[in-house]
Amino acid sequence: MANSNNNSGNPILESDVPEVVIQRLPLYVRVLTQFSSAGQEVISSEQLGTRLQMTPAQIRKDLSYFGRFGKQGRGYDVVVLESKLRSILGLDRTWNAAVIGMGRLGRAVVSYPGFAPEGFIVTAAFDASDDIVGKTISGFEVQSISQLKKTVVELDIKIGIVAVPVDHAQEVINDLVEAGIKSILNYAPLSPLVPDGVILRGIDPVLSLQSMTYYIS
Amino acid sequence: MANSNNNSGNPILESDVPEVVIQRLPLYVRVLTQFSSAGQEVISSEQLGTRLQMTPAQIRKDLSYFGRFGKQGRGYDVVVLESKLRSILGLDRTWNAAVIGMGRLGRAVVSYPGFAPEGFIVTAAFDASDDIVGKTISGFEVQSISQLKKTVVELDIKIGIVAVPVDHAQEVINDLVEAGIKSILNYAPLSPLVPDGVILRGIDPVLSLQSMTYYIS
DNA sequence: GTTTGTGAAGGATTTCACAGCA
DNA sequence: TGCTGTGAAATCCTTCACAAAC
Repeated sequence: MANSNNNSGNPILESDVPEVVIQRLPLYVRVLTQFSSAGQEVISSEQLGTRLQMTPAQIRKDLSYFGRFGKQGRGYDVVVLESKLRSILGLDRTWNAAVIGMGRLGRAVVSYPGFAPEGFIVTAAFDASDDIVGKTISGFEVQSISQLKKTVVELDIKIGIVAVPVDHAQEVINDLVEAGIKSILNYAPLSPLVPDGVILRGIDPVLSLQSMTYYIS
Repeated sequence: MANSNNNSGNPILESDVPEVVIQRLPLYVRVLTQFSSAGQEVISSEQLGTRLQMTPAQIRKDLSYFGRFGKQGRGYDVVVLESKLRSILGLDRTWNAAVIGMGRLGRAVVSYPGFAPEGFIVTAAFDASDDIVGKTISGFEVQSISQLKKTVVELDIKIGIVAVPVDHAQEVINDLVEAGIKSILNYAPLSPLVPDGVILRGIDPVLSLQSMTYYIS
């Protein structure tokens, strides 16, 4: 079973494209954007490989799962390839997200300026505590978790971002699943159980550090 | 980026233990801690597998790279196994870390309460801006990046945490490498180039989201 | 009876190497 | 000539299945 860098094992879903390949696609998009804004029009798998410290063959093979985007003897058109990859990943539209947990971390997440430019729009904020529900934080009126299902439907929310303390995280994730959410980004330091068909990614700096120390001890 | 999370690709290092295995070890440590504080004394690979949604065989194989920690017919002693794994990972000591970049993100990182209990001690804070250097933030007197090498040696800093804007990140990472740092946790949204022998992990929630949307589009 | 540890088998992913095209 | 796209080979990782241990 697959495990992202950080953590978060997660279930196999549809399609015959390996999960690892899907996870590399956003990297390609990112460097293509860089090259594009540096004015470069064409790029080879060799150049991409150098930039990402991976083999050109792997890049070509990855891309070949989705089509034939290059021209022999020349390489890939930077703008075209970026646009194709964005479309494959579903990044040619915006996605609404709800943040659950309005403590220190949740506040940082709702005010993080990196999501919106990439098309991820935080649309609602939730918390369990009566002290916070109803207050306005970073422009969001904080809602009770009991409102989750209703709001998810009304605002067409597709992504749940979990920023609650670890001892409530599994419960909140259950609520998200119950509300019909299929994609969850989890900041709490645990490996939650999710049913098949729900995609879970974890953000856990401690886990990353804990595997690095193996190599330096 | 492999990560990590979602992400963070990174170079092959010493040892014959697969990198993926090393990355799972912290997960085992984490659930063992949970079971231990729930009072459970013995655990089977079956139970661990259920908890982490992976096969018992994989857990046994992973552990077998490092020794024979279980007892047939019984399972693993929770406390003993946790302690062995911590020792293997180098988690039976503390590690000093420097945070570079004292903007919004860097401030959140230095005041994040999740590092110290796991033995990761933020010991110094750096920034490039003259407006901030010399000021005290969260108890740290912010130092100039020109002080990096000196401070890394003086305070025995082994880990660099990069929280600078993306357009300075590669430069700062070069400085860290130059200062002798071998482990870098990168919060900036790019895939930096690092020489062999330097371990890099990336924390990038956007990258995680961008690979999730593939499955929901 | 239960569960580990592990060779061997099976599957998945990466790399090779080259035909084919611009 | 230069570089892609891709079967085939090589490598890496996971799962199987069972002997050994408790």
